[in-house]
Amino acid sequence: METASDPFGSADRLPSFFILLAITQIFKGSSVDRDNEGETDTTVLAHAEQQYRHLTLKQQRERLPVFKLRKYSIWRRNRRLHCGLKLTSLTIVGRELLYAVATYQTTIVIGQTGCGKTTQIPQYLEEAGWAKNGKQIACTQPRRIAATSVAQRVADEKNVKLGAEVGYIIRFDDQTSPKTQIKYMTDGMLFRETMIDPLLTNYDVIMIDEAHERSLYTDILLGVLKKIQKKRPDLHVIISSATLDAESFYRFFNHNTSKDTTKDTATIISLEGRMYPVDTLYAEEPLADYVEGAIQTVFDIHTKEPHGDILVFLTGREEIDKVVSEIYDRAKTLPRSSLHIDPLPLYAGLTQEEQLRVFEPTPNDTRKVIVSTNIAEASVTLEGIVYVIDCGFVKIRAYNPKNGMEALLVAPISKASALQRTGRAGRVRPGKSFRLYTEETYNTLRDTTVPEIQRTNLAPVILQLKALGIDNVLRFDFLTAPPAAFMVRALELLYSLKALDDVGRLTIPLGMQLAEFPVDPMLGKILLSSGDFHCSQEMVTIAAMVSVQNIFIQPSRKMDKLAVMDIRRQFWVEEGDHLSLLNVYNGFVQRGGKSGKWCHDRLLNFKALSRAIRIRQQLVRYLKRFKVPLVSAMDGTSLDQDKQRQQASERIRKCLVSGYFSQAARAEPDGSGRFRTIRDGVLLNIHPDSVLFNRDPKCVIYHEIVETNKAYMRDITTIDESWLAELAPHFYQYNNVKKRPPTASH
DNA sequence: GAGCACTGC
Repeated sequence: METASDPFGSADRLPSFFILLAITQIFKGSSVDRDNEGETDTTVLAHAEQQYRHLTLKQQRERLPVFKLRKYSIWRRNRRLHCGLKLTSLTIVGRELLYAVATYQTTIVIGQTGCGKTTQIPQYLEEAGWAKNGKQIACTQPRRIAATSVAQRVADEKNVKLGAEVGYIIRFDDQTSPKTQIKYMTDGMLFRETMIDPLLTNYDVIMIDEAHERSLYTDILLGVLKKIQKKRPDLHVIISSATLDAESFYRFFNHNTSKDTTKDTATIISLEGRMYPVDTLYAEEPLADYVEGAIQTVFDIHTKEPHGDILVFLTGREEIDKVVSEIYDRAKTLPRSSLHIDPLPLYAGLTQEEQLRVFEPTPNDTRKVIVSTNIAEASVTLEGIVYVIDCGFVKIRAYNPKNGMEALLVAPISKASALQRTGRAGRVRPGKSFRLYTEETYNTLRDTTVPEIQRTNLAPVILQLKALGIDNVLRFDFLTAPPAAFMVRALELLYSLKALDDVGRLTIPLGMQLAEFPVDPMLGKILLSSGDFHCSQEMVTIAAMVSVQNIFIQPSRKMDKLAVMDIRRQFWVEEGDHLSLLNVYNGFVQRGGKSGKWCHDRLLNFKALSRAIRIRQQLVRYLKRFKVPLVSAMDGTSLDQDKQRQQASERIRKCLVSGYFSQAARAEPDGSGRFRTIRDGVLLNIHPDSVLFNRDPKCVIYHEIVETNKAYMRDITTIDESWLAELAPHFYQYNNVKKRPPTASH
């Protein structure tokens, strides 16, 4: 709890986040702490909120907690932070942000969502004289939407045109110019820049925002930046983080090994968050069924609590659809006089129109209930939420290096996640958070979520690090190193793709080209050999299509299943999903005229297909640069139509085998419809969404695995098993003899 | 007879 007085305390500073246990029907608790009872008067608060909205941008800016930091040169902190981590020894005394950035190579800024660090810190730096003489201030974000929207906001605040002094750059959208001083960008984009300019000489300050999320590219950038700092003492790094992770960032970036803290190269600064208090309530006993628990809690709140929208966190589409329709049905039994209830689903697989519904204002007599996946935890910010219901679970990707499979598993959330979810109730006024698990269970949760780098296929990362000249990836300075087994598996795969040589060095040009290519190495390999297979036009389309998610729209429950199948079937090809995707794309571009209506009628996602077009264009540019001839499998033969199609199909499928050879599976002889991977003998099933579901192919290659109840192959194509020996003899024929992975270093 | 959380180049 925050108890220390600070020099910035003022009337508009809101009480910090605190936890209250209270009693309701299924929830137990005891009141532990509460400052500021009067704040709960909702009418007063609504009024205050109204006033805040009418402030000018400048006034709003000056009210942000981070602004006050600027006016005081002395800032002393020596207290427990609200998450219980004691930072006394690390807390700097008497330094302000600008001084810290100028003095230390790395400054770690702790600040809650809404404290203004993302929008304000780059502006202060620029105003203080950074980003002069053609240098820039970079600020990275894990998501594109954040990079673009924050840049727009800052341009507005500075009253400049977006793309002039303030800009952003994300894939396919560069809004910067030679004038740009403050540049917001995705973390992946900055990492890409290190391949062109390894010392990132364009920048004098780099701020890694939302570092606590530990996205894959944020983690890699941290290691790379630490390396760059050794060669560029003039480069200043700011890491913005939540409280829990601050100490690990500090240890990572502080190169001072002596006890003399004046020699520290890193420091921590913490900022106040602008957050209303949220009462947290736990389930009294473990729930047998959190889906049912969520529904009941929604109606408990609806009948007993004052007005305010509800946000429910569940793990996936199936649960969400169920809860939404149950709420809808049961709402009919509410008395006529009561508040209406409007349940809305929210997950990434929805079309944009469906997603936008959650932002529509509700009438005064209606309570909105948004039932969401984790997308609402950090990616989407919802206004007006007063109640949060948290099931305590999340679907998370896990990588199994034994068989190279990425699985999607339902796992308990971390304490940091629980806090973040709870915080979603305190953005507009004091709220309540209902945790559908006991306090004892909460205490067993891990502090933070496992970083992405420790649960992902590392092949692309290793390739890119090697392209940066970091040959010895096993000894790369990771903030948290991925397990060695993940590294070994990735090195093995890269070796089999011939991206690495016998001693683990990047091959030229193949390995280097694969590192540059913005696709998975296996797919990159396919594209680079597609000229030889005489099908590069088709393959670049297929690559673009498998790179885009949610091409197919899930029909609503009301739609007739047979009708859905009829719509889907018009694109189907018996050879499998890759060729079917090619059909969808060609249909969209040629017959569909790239229109939204055409997509809608065929249950296709217009936005996804439009993105596929852009990705295809980008991949074509790479192929031209790599001197891969752009040819169509249908070109230049005088065969009749049928034979020509047959030949094209074979060319494309063989080309797929040239990269996906390690992901081949053979049908079990028992007629069960199950498969075993040829290399590891892992049992697999055909995904029900696949064209090949119930078609009994003998041998297939697949793009990826999703493991839910069973392990399913997705994006599957039939092949002739003899092609494996023909196209990947090094992997299959000699596999048992020559099974050594390359050494990691030279 | 059964189903993908989220994000990035």
